[in-house]
Amino acid sequence: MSNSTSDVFKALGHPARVQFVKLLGEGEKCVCDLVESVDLGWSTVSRHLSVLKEAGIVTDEKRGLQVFYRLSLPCVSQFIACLEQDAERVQPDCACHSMEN
Amino acid sequence: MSNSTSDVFKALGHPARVQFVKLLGEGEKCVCDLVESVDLGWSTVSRHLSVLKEAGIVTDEKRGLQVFYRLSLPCVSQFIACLEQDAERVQPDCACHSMEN
DNA sequence: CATTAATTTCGCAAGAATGCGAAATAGTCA
DNA sequence: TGACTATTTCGCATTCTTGCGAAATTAATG
Repeated sequence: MSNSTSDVFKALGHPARVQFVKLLGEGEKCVCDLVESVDLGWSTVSRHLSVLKEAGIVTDEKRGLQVFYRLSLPCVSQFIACLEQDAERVQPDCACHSMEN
Repeated sequence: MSNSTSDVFKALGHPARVQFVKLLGEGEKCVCDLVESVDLGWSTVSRHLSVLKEAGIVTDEKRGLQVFYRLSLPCVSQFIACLEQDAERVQPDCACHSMEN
């Protein structure tokens, strides 16, 4: 489990991986759910998930035939929400602008 | 200025760029300050800065001979602080764990 | 135990990112 | 204007990332 700050960012630096983290923000999902949410093959999705796991962003648990993933770094969801609000148009009530000095 | 969420993460996915953002969290810096903080050549630093600018994380302003960079996405600093606290050992008083469901 | 289902690992080809030094730009100052 | 300083842009070689399909792995089930 590498854990430098930039490794966390690097792990999130791909649209599919951000998508997975967003879905996992709603709660645990099996790999099959995540595969469905994105236009990529199973092997590719699996590799993306291992990148997220390596970075300490998610954990996995096997139950029966399926593997379930869940978020292990909840502040990521908050930050993504903030970035998306920022992208839509800078809003002064977004928490992330309140510390503007 | 590309602006998808994963582009912001990708832009932060390099140790030097995280370092720059951390310094810029203290306030505006000229390129010379940033070059000093890292073991890379000027041309390389300049390219890293343009990646951050492209992603909308920093802005630059030329004054005289020097170019000054500053953070334009303040929530990044908060998030980095949270990741670093997390890395040192998970602390229940870190804001980013308070939303653990 | 053989089969099937869900997922991961492997090896490869194509494309992207990194770092460098040299050259180009742009401001300043004599 | 000519020299000088701060910074960016270019071209190149090297390394990393991505996506794929085939093969391997693991659990459940007949």
